[in-house]
Amino acid sequence: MPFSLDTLNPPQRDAVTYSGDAHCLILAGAGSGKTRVLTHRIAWLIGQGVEPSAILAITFTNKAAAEMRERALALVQEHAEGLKLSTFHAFGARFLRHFATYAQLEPSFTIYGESEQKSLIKKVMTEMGLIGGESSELLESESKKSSTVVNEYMYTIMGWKEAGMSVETAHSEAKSRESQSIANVYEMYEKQLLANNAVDFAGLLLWPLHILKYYENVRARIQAKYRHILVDEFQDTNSVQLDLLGLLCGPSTQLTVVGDDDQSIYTWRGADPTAILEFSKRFGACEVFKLEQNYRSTQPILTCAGNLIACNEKRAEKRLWTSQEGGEKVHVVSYASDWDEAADVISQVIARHRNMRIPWQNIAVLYRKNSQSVSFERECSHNAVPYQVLGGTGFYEREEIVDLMAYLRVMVNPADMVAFRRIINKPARGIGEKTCDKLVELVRKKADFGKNPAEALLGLLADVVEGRCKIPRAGAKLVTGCQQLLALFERCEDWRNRAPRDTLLDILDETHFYDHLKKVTAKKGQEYDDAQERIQSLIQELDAHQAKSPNDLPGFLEDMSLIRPEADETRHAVNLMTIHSAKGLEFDLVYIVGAADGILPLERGGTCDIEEERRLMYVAMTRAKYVLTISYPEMSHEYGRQMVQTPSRFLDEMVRKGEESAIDRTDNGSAAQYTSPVPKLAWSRPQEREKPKEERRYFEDGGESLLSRAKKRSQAQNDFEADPVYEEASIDIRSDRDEGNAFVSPEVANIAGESTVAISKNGRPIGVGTRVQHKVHGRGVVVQIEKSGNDYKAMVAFRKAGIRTIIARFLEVF
DNA sequence: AAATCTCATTTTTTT
DNA sequence: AATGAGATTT
Repeated sequence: MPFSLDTLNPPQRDAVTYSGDAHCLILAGAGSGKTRVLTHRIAWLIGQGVEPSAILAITFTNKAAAEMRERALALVQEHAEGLKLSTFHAFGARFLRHFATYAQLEPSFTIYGESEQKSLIKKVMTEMGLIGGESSELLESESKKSSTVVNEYMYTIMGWKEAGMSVETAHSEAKSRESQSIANVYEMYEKQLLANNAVDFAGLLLWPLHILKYYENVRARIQAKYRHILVDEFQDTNSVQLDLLGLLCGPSTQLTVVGDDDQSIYTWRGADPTAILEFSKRFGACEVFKLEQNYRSTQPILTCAGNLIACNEKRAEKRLWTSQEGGEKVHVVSYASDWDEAADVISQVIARHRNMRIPWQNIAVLYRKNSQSVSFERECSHNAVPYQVLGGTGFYEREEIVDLMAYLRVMVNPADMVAFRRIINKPARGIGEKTCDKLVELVRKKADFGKNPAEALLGLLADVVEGRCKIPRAGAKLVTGCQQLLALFERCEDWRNRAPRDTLLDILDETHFYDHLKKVTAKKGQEYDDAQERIQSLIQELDAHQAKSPNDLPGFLEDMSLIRPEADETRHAVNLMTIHSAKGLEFDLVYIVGAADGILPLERGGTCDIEEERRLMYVAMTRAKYVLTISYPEMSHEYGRQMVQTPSRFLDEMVRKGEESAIDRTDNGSAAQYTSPVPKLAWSRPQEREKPKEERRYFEDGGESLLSRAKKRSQAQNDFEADPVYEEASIDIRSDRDEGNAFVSPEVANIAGESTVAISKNGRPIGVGTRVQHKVHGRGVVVQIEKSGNDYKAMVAFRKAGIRTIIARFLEVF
């Protein structure tokens, strides 16, 4: 056996080596080593002679899949050929590419995300006369905005699909006039999806389910293929996924599922926290293994988290324990406002990073909703703290990126009229809504006539160019526009055999995209350079994919729709994310912010699933290894309005009555006198860090202290193993400690407070530690700033060019 | 069809 | 506060 079972505790070992005929159900508390158990079980199975290709492991996120692959690979070395590891959705996509014809799809189908779904549903509703026209009863009677109605319809339909409801069932169960109308839209929407050769997220699960259900040959093949299916985060599997799992399992397939009902945070997506407890009802006999020893968090953190989750009624009773003793108390801090909260949390982050040498990437700020991130982002950038925001609206929702992706999608899937509508008039080709409808209608006609989608599209464009079709008010502009598109498609015809980046470059060139971009950004008052840079990043993404899988544009598009940018722990940056996206991760330091009633637990429209919110809080708390800080503002800004907040009820629940020993409260609220920006911490001052006793007590971590690990890490950084930019930044920040100041260097403090600020080319403040970009020298970090006449001179350490002095307004902040 | 202006809304969480 | 959809004008 190439790996050892000695590193496992007895229950873990039992679960890993279970060899009976029943299924294997592992109830694994937070931090109890479930990933370790899963990877070891995979390795163990392979060691027992199971073919890797007969193993399918399903995780909740792509990142978890990647991590699992890496760790399993380390255990089994080269014996992993053919091992399948993916999310439900990625599995569905791959399955569907393979069996596309069973769903009347081409293997080149497009995956629609939320925005594409929305525009398709909107289109359908317009065509059905539900919105847009004068006779739209919906709007008249209810006096609603059409966008609101579209949203309502969309969310209902998605909800139905997520619950596995077919069009037929939707029709038969529709009672009210409205749900009948929605069912009609649902039916049309499904037809349109097929016509576009597209599948939405729900479809990635529903189609495979359908195929497995009705085609026995496929089912037999698949069931024979997978002898072992392992499912991670089982508590978050929804009913469609359970059905799918049921069909993937043949009579001789063994299931291994791992989960924790206390960490179920996706009931809003159809998951049922009790499903894991009723596993055997559905899948038959199972052997149950319980992992209750926590290896992650200190005692106070576990105590508080345990007290909190014990308030839930619907749960299997269990208690996590740890052999670790001691540990810093859980901090509970109040602030006068959310802005104060952000400022102080970030200054604490800086202090901890400096004094405890905690690497940035081991620190996380967790919040309930994405909109809470802004104040923390601002504080980070003002204080030169490297950070990354996970989730939220990001890169792939930027207009120019979506547009370019739409071009690529039309190449791959010419039937995708949602993408076609997006690109047809970008850049402006004199084609408006009406003309566009007409064009799409004509393409469809050709397609119905038996032409393949590519022929239909190109044929139509040719018809327009040669005046062979009648389009009302067709002007010369339209003809030139279609000519241009035609030329582009011909030029890119060979996309299958080329690097996707070259296809993209052709698109950029042929459409004069940068000219268009210049106009658009100028109109909207956005930075043209930023947009340009984002396109460069897209090209980099294409190159990265090319290295993994050459000339695979469809694969790239699939990855882009399925994979969200996830936490990159190799980046030396503080992590800002929602609690949901923190699932499965761990950090040395965790700050849970905005712990006010109404935000966490979140309440909307007077409703609130308190047990789910409590589980969410539990998940957040158990992410922390060493220090957990929970804070709330007494007032917060929402939609520009100020809202008075009250502390979260969870703060009381996590402390047993008469027992306050696990927490440490600090009041920085409006009533409190402002004393010190940082609550008294044992090691907040450098001198005090010299007490070895205290240090050891808090840093003990399986023989290797956090401190020594941190030292090693910063050693590694000095060797330029990682991004040198961050390294330079942190060296610099450390150096100003000698100036006797607490946490913020004078220059940076100046930026935060005063109006005399060095301003970059893109209008952002520059301080010591700011990461900047220069046209000639590339990226670097500001190490010093001084005034020179009306300008500021910045000394910048560039990655390649070394230290140079540059006038601040020629630098860009990135 | 394109440009400009006004006003209303906003997601809670993710594949 | 910021963004986007609708109405209005050119």
